[in-house]
Amino acid sequence: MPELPEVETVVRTLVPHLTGRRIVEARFDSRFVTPGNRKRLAGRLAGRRIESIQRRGKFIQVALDQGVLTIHLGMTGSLRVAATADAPALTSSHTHGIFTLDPTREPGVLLYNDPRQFGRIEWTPSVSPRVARLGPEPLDISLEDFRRRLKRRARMKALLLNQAFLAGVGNIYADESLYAAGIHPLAIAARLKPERAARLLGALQEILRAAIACGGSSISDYVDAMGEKGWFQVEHRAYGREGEPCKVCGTPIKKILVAQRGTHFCPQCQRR
DNA sequence: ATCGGTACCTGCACGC
DNA sequence: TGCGTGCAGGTACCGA
Repeated sequence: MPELPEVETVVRTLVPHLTGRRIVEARFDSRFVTPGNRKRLAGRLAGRRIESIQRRGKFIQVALDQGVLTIHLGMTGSLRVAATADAPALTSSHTHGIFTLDPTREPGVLLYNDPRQFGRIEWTPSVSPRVARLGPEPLDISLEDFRRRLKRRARMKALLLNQAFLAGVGNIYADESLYAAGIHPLAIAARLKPERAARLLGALQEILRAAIACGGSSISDYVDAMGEKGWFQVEHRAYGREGEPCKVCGTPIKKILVAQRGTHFCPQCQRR
């Protein structure tokens, strides 16, 4: 589900409802999503005031009056606000976190759902080390810095997925930006010509901005904190289009495996 | 230091 | 209809 545009959308829809609210109680029931002592985590959160919420890469950072709550949605995590915790449509065996908010106003709860349990919820005294080791934000990085960071032997697709290279790009937007820039996913990063690197960064930024404007891509079940789907999936030109004609040249989109991830590209427009 | 492969977990689509 | 297989927006960790 969630790459940079989806996480950004979730954060934007959470901000007006959660900023300034107090967490009365927190409950967790997955040993995967909340590794370590779940009860202690819940204890850390009880009574805390939410100062601000921001995205960094694919992470959601909730600044509290004491410490930081860091949430990663993994593949299938979702955060939803609801009036009460017994909203039957929003809770299931996959509801692994329930945050009860101060009863002064609605929404009364924040629910964390995650079928595959690849997501993570943690509390740290300050910025999480997992966030600290992220690379720059793709929407902020300068072309000069981007080019410097490309001086590596890795294949372009794998490098775009590397969160220490750039934070927030995932499988969809890696494929879409390489397609838009006409770069083969197996191209070696350090061998990219300067003008092609510029084209890639431009394409990546344009696509990420457009996707945020669309509320992200809803591939199967992604929704924002209000339950709204995104619609950028209708703009996908490579991802999920195996066998369908390239919108530019008509050649069937090909799917290969790169870094163990399904990788979609046009063999005509993206030559090695 | 970098890179690629594997593991983690559940649900679903597909082929037989 | 039922069952096995492979695949899915993610990251961490291991060994080369």
